[in-house]
Amino acid sequence: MPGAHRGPSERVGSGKCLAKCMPELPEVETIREGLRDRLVGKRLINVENLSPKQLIGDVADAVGQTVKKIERQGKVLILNLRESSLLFHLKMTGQLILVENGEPELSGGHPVPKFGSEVPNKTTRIILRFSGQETLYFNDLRKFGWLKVLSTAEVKNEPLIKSLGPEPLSAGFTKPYLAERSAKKSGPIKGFLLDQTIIAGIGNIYADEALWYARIRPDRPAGSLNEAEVGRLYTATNKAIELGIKHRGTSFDSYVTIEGERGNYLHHAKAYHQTECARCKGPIEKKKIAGRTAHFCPRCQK
DNA sequence: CCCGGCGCCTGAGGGC
DNA sequence: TGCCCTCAGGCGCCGG
Repeated sequence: MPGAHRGPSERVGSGKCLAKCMPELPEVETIREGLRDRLVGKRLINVENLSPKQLIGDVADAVGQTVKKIERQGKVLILNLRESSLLFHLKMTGQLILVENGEPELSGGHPVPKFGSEVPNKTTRIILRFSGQETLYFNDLRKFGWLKVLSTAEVKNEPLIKSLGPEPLSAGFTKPYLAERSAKKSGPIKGFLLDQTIIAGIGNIYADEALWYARIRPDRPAGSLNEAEVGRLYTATNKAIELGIKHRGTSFDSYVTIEGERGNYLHHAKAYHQTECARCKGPIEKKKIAGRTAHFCPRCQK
């Protein structure tokens, strides 16, 4: 990526807005890899907070410490500093943009650029400056996301982290596990896939994709799946997440890599925000399930 | 315990 | 032109 990270994210927001999307496991993993290559070994110099409700804990504790490791638990990104940890949840519209030689100060009263043009912009909520002239901008239009500062020893007891189930592609995620957890559940299988305490890291996009690959209707009660269907869902879930990581996340509205580039997974999406089924060419149906819009093929998915 | 529904938050887009 | 309504959805919380 030589040179690619030099400028601000002029590519952000350049496309037509199709819909809102959320960073899920593949998107956060892509961000993790990008940050790891440039922030490990750098020291946190200062933090400028423009959105008090989104910063939880005392960030002053972490200032001065060096970045040791960058991890991910489900959709949560964790910067392990020497003693403290910074936990980021991007929720719906969060972005992390890393810029070399970013704006030195925002609080000087200079006008904040419009959304989407460059960083910082009017969605910039928290600015973290590191040694080596690296500046990390936490943008979040809807302010659902957060940055939580904990001592590293406390991370494993953080309620959300503690409650996470196994991730797709991990050793704990197996067919028997899926079968056991889904049995006796009366709620829709779509909601089951979105439950972070059952499987960590799946959001609306990859849930629709996994169910399309598995040829299972999203409104089927989770407990109604037979053994063959559970087996297909297991394989399909891993496949959807694996493809998402391979394509560096979803090309969609607010999600961008740390260089401000869009991922390209959506070019490969089979159900999510599609109009035609890639398998049978029939129309993709939209339906509200478990409080979210599900996209599926009523002909292929039973 | 389990499930559904709401609030948080902002901007885009449609109807009139 | 401009106002009002709906929609987008991860997660915490509340109620049945």
